[in-house]
Amino acid sequence: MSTSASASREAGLSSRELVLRRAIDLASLEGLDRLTIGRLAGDLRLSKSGLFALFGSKERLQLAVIEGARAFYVEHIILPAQRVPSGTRRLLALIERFLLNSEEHWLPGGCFFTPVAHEFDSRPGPIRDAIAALIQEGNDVLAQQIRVAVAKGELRADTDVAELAFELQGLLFAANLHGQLGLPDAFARARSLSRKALRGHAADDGAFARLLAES
Amino acid sequence: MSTSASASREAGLSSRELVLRRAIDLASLEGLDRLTIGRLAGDLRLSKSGLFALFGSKERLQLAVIEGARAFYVEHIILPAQRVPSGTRRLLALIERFLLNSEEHWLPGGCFFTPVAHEFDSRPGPIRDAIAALIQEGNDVLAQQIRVAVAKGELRADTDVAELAFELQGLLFAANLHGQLGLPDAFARARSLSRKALRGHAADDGAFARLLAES
DNA sequence: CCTACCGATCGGTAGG
DNA sequence: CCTACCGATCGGTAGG
Repeated sequence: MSTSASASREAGLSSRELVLRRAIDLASLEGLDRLTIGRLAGDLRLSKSGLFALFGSKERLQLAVIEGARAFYVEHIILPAQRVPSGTRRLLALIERFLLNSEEHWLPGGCFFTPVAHEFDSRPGPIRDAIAALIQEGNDVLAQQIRVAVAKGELRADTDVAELAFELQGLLFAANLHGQLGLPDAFARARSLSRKALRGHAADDGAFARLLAES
Repeated sequence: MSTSASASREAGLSSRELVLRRAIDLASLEGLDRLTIGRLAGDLRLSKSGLFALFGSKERLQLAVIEGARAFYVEHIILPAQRVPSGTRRLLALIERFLLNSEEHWLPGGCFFTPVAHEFDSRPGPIRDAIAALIQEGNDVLAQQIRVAVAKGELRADTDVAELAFELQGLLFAANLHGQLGLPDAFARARSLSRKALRGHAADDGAFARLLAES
């Protein structure tokens, strides 16, 4: 199988999409700084200046990579979870897909956003802003389903939605980091703890146990 | 006040200590990659080659910075917490100091280890190994006090020590990241959730509430 | 999309 | 500790 630019273009990908795909892989492994135009060009056997012209600047390439990674998360995590009934079950589906994405390296470096968030968290500018918005968006996705679970009577009405979302996201962060560093039981612990955290807010423990059992 | 190398050396710091201090500050803000010998030399008004000779290689500088940051954590977080009775109270003191370190930027970039862990988690070598050992060490420090709290009868005997330590570290990670990105209530949520997590394992809820009230 | 090039900066070395 | 330098690589430009 050829992996040349022209062969892949024949498969229906524009040059820009093709480059972006490789750039997302590289950035997930080594971060947005070490993603350089020269390395990317070498990988794809394009000239540096040709690749440069596709994006206009390094920063625009980085922003395109962030947007591309967001699209990957929507496609592989958010949308599949929409097929599960909203509320607790969808929450569990979202968490499970986030964890599988890290555990199975759906992108070669594992979770995309946590590392790049840290990479740019002290550097003001459009990249930091874009990443902060996406971390917030990830939190909002969890919070929304917590809210639904409360409305459906699965979780208690006095549940602190924002706090529980923060707690769940913290478990995902810890699983990412421990897993990526090869520390033991990272994903199993995040699975166990996220279920316990939700069950701690269950409106009816018996009904909730049945909900957990089917997920 | 002069901040020149010679003036600070007169205050009792060796060149190496002086350079290391500045290197830790820089690395906490921008990571171990962007810590370059040239920038560090420019900041300290030393020649690049002079600074290079102090450490022998970029990687040895990076490893020295990691060891220096570890010493900072021991001095400012671990040792002060030793003055608090062991078990739950010391656990709370450790968590509070970890959070204050991030919230108040005791190092200019906030928490040192989480960002550099992500920076190197896909790059095998001595730096990744050193950082993984320190993340594990941080986890062990929490686990040890959980174990003591169980032994003292503050926490239930069936407490899963490793799992609870993982949960608490996840809250610290989430507080670091949210706080650094300017998202709201990061540290307040980590404080609230870490207390709730511990209380969920309390052997005697009334006695535990009094323990929390005094911390 | 390309070749050829720019100034800046990188880690590191020679020689003192 | 220094000056002076090395080859490699960076983001970006000129000109086509």
